[in-house]
Amino acid sequence: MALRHAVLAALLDGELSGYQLAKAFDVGVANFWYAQPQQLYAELTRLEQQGLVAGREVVQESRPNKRLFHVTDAGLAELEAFTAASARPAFVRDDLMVKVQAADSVDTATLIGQLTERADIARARIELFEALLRRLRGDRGEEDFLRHGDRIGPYLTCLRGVAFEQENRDWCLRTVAVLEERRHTRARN
Amino acid sequence: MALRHAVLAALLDGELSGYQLAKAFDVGVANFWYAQPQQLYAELTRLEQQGLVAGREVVQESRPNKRLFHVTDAGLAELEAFTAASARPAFVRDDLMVKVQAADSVDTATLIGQLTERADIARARIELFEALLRRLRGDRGEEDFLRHGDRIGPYLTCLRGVAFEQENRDWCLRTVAVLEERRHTRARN
DNA sequence: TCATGATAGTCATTTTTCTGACTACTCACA
DNA sequence: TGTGAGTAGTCAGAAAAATGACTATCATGA
Repeated sequence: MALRHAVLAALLDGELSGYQLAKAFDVGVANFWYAQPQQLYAELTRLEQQGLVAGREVVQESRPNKRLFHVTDAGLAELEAFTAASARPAFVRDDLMVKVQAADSVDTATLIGQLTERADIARARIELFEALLRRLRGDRGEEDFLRHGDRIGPYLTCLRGVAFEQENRDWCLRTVAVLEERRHTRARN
Repeated sequence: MALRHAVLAALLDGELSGYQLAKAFDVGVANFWYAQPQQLYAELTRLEQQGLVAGREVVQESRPNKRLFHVTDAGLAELEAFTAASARPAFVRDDLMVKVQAADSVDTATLIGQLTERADIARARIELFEALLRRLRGDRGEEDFLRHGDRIGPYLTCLRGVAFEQENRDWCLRTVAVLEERRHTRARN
């Protein structure tokens, strides 16, 4: 049960509706989880039943009403317990990795296309995350913010998001370069 | 269906038994997938039924018999189709990220412990992967190997494994440093 | 006025992944 | 002589994640 805790952690930033939460998770909350809207609505329902989050109806004009959720004390306790428990190892699960593993037996042209596309996506996400970082730290410098800010959790995970995407981009480009060189070399023979 | 293709890609390296495959996946095949033995045996059975892999019984003395599997032509075609299809976005799914996201609301001592432990694991994995890289490229230099080697898929994914774990380790250490500094600062107030 | 897109959400089902509990044989070591 | 570790694999079932198909309302522009 992991999405569960990801939702709790995300809700620490303040009240969110299922829809807003879905937006955040769709981008991948600073790359730390990813989920479909339906999963989030379902999870929120479960969390509410168990008293780990509480929702309140907000009546809106000019758009559908919504329910804003916040983490309860029981929810905080749950997060605390989760943090104390041992974490399972991190892993990247990336279709592209599987494809590259098979690169020697498979058409490289499409692979190169996908790697290039992925590099572009990574670039876009880096910018997104960096904008988020700037917003989070406000007018303070990073060091100052990390020392004295009062909500650094999202900042730290976002830092990792940036690092991950940079690595992602660099690896894609490097791999493209290698595959391309080999294509030319083979074409000549 | 993703484990499926990860298994196919892993079997390209040569015939493997379910048990050997499990060994590889337990480490996380160069970090590109991770799975339990039972999952792999199940997946191999399915793949065999569908004719994507074929197994042959190897009678052994002094230890139980085993079945070695290899990818069939149909399996190669399947991998080809998979490569052509669009990949879903990569994501890191890491309990530790969730915990750090909640760092402001949660006991930091245990968190620091876990981050430190994770950094050690990352260090160990880096060494493992680097040894694997050396083994794969033999006595050639990296550039030379990537240009002219005939099985570079695993090498490329392994490169990513190293980069990922380095980033992992650095982020853990950085986060520990930040959290520790804040503990001291707060203790003084 | 009609279509599109954003907001806000639900229901049901399938697919995929993970876990626990087993069987069996051999070797080495105490 | 039996206990643990390594090799090799199976079965059943639970938990988690993903998908497809829906319902509404409002605003905006063509």
